[in-house]
Amino acid sequence: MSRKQGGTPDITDVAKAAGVSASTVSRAFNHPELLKPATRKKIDRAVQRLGYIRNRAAQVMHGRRSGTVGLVVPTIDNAIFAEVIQSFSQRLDAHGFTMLIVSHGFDLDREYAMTRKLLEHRVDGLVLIGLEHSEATYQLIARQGVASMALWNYRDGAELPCIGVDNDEAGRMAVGHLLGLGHRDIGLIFPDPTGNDRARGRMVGAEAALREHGIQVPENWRLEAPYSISEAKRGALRLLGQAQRPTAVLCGNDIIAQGALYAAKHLGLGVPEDLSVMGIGDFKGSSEIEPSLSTIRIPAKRIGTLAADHIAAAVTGENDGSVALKCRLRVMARQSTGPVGGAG
Amino acid sequence: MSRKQGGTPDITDVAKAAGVSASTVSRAFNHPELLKPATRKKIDRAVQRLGYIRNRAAQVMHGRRSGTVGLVVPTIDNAIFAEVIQSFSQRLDAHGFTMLIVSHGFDLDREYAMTRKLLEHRVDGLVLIGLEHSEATYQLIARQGVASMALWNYRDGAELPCIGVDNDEAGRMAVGHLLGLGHRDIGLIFPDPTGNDRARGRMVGAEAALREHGIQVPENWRLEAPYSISEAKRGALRLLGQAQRPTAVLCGNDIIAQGALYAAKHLGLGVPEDLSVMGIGDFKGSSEIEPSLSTIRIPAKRIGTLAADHIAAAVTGENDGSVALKCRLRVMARQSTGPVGGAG
DNA sequence: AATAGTTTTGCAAATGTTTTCATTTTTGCC
DNA sequence: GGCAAAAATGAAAACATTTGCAAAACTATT
Repeated sequence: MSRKQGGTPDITDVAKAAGVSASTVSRAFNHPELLKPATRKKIDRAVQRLGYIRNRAAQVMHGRRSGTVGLVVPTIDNAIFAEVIQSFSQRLDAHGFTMLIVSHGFDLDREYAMTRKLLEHRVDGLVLIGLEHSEATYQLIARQGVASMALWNYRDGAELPCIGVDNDEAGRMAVGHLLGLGHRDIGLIFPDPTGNDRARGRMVGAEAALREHGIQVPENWRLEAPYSISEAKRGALRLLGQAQRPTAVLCGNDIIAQGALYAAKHLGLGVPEDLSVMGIGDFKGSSEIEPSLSTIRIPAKRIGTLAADHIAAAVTGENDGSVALKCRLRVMARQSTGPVGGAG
Repeated sequence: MSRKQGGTPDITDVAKAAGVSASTVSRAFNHPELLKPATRKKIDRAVQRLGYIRNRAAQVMHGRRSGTVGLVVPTIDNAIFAEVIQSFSQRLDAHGFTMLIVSHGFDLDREYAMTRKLLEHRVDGLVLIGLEHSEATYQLIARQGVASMALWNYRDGAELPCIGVDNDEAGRMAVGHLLGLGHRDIGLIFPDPTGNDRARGRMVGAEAALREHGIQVPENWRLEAPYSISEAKRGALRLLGQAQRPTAVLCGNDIIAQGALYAAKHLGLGVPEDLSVMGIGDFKGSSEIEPSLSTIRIPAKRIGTLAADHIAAAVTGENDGSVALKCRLRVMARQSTGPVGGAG
């Protein structure tokens, strides 16, 4: 009760209570094997009695790690990143780190601000979604010298270590699946690609594949829709409500595809007889929805787990921080796509 | 280049570069109005040139706030908390705080460990989901004296300040809706209530309402399913596949209801003619799904926003930290429920 | 029982920032 | 141009912890 009364007890309070010095208490936490068992027990009891909780901030000041890894995502709001965030966080925790998460709503300037904020907190590692970031963000990371990496995207010669998939390939695979079923009249529903290299990559890949097969997508079969079931549904209702409609729609991700599926249902269109719907991502629930959604599987859980392993190792110096891992994509042919012209 | 070479520049490096003292640099950040404009500019330039980023840890050591608020959730994995997390985080950010998030997978012991971890990081505020926590967790919070609150649940005389809904009432309202449509044969699909007072409250409320109307739910119309579309669907397939099946099922939340909806579809049951499906929560997408899901609306966005406002004010001392706000629930009667015996 | 070696503990410095108080510089006014 | 008042800046202490080094307390050996 010397200087401190109400405040949280600190290490010297514990020391006093245990009748030892602060150094010894510190050692009890960091190098318990150096202490006499009796002393350790005394300290343990004092810690218990006072409800002492170590102060990470003070540890950080001594060049210790903060034990946090920052994750910068566009949004937490929907299924897109839920799985990867969860698996990343869980595995990170197993490595003894805590996740600091910030979202920027697909705005690269806000992303920069958020990243700065994380650095103020002296995160030990920094993980971003995708490889498209502002020049300022890239400089910030490089300069600060913090262990960092990109998630979700893979690209040859990427500016950051990355673990993810090739979105161009995803777009191509999706188109390939539809072409294989005989579709030639294909609609495209994608989000605004600004600041979203995942979406852009998929769209570029899809368009390239279509072009290579001599397929033109008329302007009124193209739709821009955000990653929102309701808005995608609304847009798809318009697209599919036209006199001339495609036999298949390819969607930027499964959220949009879900909206398209609902729109088709709402219009009384049979899926896949009257319309095939193709997603990209294979989010939670995509295999359970009726009809189950054909899509390109992105192994979110695996990506999250691998990324956590990698960044943890990079922080602790167990690896040099470089990585470029391309996860395999898979066509998940389910019920929402079928041969053109229906089953017959 | 004096002592530091590679490392991140600190405030004295900036001071040296700008030809002023460290105190002045500190003031440039915290009380810029005290500085001569010329000095401020010199410092700004030095900061820019060196890429200096303030060290929160050092500020925390000075009794400053950490600028972080910890959020402890059961899971980030699915739609349940996605909306509340996002709105909370966003509003928190507007107040200048960063969210530290941890998940525990509905395990109250892990919740304790996670909470401790957050306290080591000296979060300024602590927000938990629900009001059921281990004794140890409650003691920890009380003892540490950190601003804290519960989200999602409201209860009279709760142990923590809370902003949320009355789950008992939600269960009652859901039953009321089904009863109002003439249903008497009602199935129940709820998750394991252990460590999950949201689910328990809803179930208790629902059962009470049923009992009050003299309705018995046979054992084979009760099902326990986790918050997972796939598992709920699988379970519902069994429940609805029985020779004798209910005319309506009430689900613990919209995720489960979504699974039930898919199961009905899969079995060729018309919704709502052959079966009414009722959810609780009104998650994203519930109004777009076909048929759109009847449910009890929990205003997730509002709860998240209000909670962020409250905890920010509690931290900054603008309020005394106490609050007990019960958000209104609303029956969202949509297409998945209809009068018993179909439209006729 | 003394000594050499080993184990255990304490002291003090260092970490990066903020803030109080003191000092220096500037400004306004005669 | 000198003086008082005001404005701007600097020096030093404080925050909670860790760690290298030194001192103290044991152990084992003679």
